[in-house]
Amino acid sequence: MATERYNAPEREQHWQKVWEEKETFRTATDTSRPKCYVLEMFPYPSGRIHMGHVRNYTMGDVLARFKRAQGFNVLHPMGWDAFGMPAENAAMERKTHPAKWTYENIAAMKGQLKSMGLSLDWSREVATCDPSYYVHQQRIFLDMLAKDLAYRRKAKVNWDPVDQTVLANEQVIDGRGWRSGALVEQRDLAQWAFRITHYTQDLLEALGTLEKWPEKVRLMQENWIGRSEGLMMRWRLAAGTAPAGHSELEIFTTRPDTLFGASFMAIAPDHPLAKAAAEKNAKLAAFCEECRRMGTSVAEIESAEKMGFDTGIKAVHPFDPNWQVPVFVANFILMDYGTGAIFGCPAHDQRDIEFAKKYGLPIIPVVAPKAEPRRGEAIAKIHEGVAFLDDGEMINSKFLDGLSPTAAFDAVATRLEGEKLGGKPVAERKVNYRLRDWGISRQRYWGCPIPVVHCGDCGIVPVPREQLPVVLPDDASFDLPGNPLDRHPTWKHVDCPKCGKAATRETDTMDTFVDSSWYFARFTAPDAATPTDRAALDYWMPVDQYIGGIEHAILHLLYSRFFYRAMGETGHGGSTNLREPFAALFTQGMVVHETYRRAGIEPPQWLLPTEVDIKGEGDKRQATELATGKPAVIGSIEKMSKSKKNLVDPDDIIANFGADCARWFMLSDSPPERDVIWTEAGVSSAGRFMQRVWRLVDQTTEKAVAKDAMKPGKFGPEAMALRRAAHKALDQVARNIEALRFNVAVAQLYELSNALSESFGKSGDGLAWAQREATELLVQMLGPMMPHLGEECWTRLGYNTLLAEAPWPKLEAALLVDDTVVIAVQVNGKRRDELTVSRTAGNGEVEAAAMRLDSVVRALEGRTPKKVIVVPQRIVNVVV
RNA sequence: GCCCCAGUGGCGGAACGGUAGACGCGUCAGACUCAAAAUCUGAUAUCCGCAAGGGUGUGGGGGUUCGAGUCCCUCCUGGGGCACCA
Repeated sequence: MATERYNAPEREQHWQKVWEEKETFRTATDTSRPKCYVLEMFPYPSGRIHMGHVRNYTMGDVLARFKRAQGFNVLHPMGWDAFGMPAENAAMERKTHPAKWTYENIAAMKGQLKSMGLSLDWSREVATCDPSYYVHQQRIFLDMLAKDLAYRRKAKVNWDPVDQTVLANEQVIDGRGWRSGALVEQRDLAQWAFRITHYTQDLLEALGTLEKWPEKVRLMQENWIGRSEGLMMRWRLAAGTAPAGHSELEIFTTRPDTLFGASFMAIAPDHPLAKAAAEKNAKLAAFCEECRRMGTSVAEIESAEKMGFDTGIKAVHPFDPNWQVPVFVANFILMDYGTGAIFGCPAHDQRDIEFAKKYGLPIIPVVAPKAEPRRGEAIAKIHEGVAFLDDGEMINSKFLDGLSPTAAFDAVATRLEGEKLGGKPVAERKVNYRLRDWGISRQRYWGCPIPVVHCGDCGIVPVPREQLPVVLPDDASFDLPGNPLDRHPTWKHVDCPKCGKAATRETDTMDTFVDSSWYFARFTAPDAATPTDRAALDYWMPVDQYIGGIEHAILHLLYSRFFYRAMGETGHGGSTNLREPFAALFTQGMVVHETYRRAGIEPPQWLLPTEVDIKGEGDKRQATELATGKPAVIGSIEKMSKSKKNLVDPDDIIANFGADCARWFMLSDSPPERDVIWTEAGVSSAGRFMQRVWRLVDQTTEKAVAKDAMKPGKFGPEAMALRRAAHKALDQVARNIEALRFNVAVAQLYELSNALSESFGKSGDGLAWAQREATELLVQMLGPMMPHLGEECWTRLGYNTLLAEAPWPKLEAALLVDDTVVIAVQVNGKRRDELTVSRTAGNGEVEAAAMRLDSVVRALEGRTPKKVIVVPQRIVNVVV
């Protein structure tokens, strides 16, 4: 019988319809069964899915289908992270309403996701921009406000003075607004924040319990929280040098041991002392103003050239009243960290040493290695401008000399704790954290409204619960920059819920990270009248496997960890004291692709891969913009992103090769945690494999035994070899799916396919039965990865059930053990030969056999072995 | 600038501290074909050699070990994050 080619696009639609009609993937809360909650980070509805989504959702789907086959009640939901800037930008650019744009995008992307054949329970779909979702977020917000977990404070924003609007960091390019080109300023604005610092210590300590999180993510979060032990220390300001009302300067330091190496003080440009000094010093004021133009991002501030301005103020050294150090305003000191002021010890801090060199400040080594010549070398290096950061012994430090830095730290702390300045101790020990509270105010339209009212008499008044949700007005205008809510003619004008007088609504909306900080909890009971349903949380939480991009390693994941704690504290958690929402985390690598842009235009105008034509190979590749025929620039390979437009539309592949093909390619080559470069070759290889499986199934129906044939009593060597290969694959595939090592699982399936192909050219006792067994196992193992092909093969193999509902096959563990093993034979660690021995052979027996080998005798060159190391079933190493 | 990660054939990558290069791609040779596609078979790290065999090899340098791609130190290169992109 000649096989027709498997028509993937056509059959995939068929099977998707079958799953939908039978509601195969609908999940109910069923406490009688073990649960498994598999979640992938939900997408931003940009309009089209890209290969990154395909990769992410395929991984989750494989796991969901595998766990379902293993008997778990699997929750695998999907939704939309639907608020955010792009919708508002689209509104400005294309005169379409953000809601319309977003919902159209959702419809389009939902269609695309459905065409991927994901085993999702679509009945649980949520969109964060839907009032039915954000009403609950507003409820949680009010509960957090009542518990003082939400509060208002001043915080800095990027201010575009021309457009009169707040800019996101990504909208600031080289210090200028992306539309207006105006120099951006820092501005202080009253803004809402969540008190994430309330949980600092807990968020830090609980990282230790997250055993199924990647070590690197835990490390990144640990560093982000940034616990440091140090000294809060007050320095007296020399009389007559400081502005009126400023008699001391409070600093935080982690290196009080280096106090005798202090050569300057540095304060942030917006430190109160700097502001006071700037009032009477125009040049200083100008310098501070310049610093404010650096934008608000730490990356910009810290990578800018180190600059300072001597205020003329002097600080008095706590151990020597005659020793005064100058106070500088410096552009690299952040007001948000510690007290916004430091003392600089150039010899033992690289940043300080560069600063000192630039401004001709003294550099005094106070820590050095104990012994020469290393001590001399270290001191010489310091004078060359390389700070000494290692441990050692105190020098040039009076009563600290000879102590270790740790002991010196204690000595300084103890002494200064006992001394007084203005009636209070000069210093106290303090644990400081880098983590700051989470500013959630956004001066934008397309976000969840913050449900409070500002009343002239009553102050901040929460919107009464029965009036929720506070809904975004439909008739906002997007033709101008700035916040459409703020300039809306009527929306913000309301009566105070408390006193009834005219008042105004809060026009800030919430950071979209808030939306994504609890959607996983909402999925467990998406129709509940309250934000969460306790019983559903108790059963489903925590998420058993969370999968998403490494770019979310810090913010989204930390915010979610915080939010789940806050939900517990405000009565929206489960009945257990579960604080961590994600039991296991997997961070997939990104899908990367080249970037293309128009030649000779700044700022860059990016082009989609489909907008360019590429000719040539290797170094001679050249791109042309299709629409204009002009040459385009081929840029670096970067993560696929909307902003760089280096996206590939998976629709083409799904339409031409099938979703299974795209899925298989995404799983095959690259390890899932590593970046994968999208290529066409990989796709065609996957397509070939699909056809190959199809032919193997066909051969099985022709040559192997029929379904449910009696198992033979005797298997010849050919049949045994195939059975071994099949069960070894079954063992390995299960292990590797469980560990999310899909590329290795895929390789096992290739190997099994090779073994099966070869077997069709052979004959032997029981082989026809083994072939059927191997084919069925192959199809069942493929099922989670290529589900449509799996169903089609399953039917062809004679089953009238759904593979998606079939249990995972049982392993015959006895088939995993071979009678003989091949072990390597080394002489002095160098492989010389190999040896096939019985699996149960004793060490002495193996050693003797190894010594008899020609290759070993030759390599020994007559020398007598000193020692022979035998690792059973592994290796023999002869040492001479 | 700070924090984190990665580096293995022509390419993507395998490899409990124990035979480096599984598996896939590509390439070459062959079979089938009027021809092509598809499919099948074989070869394929590199250097010396007709071969047998041997040397060298996991970004560079050093170390621990009987044995290092794997552990330690150090350097180089590439990537991610840095609090208003999501």
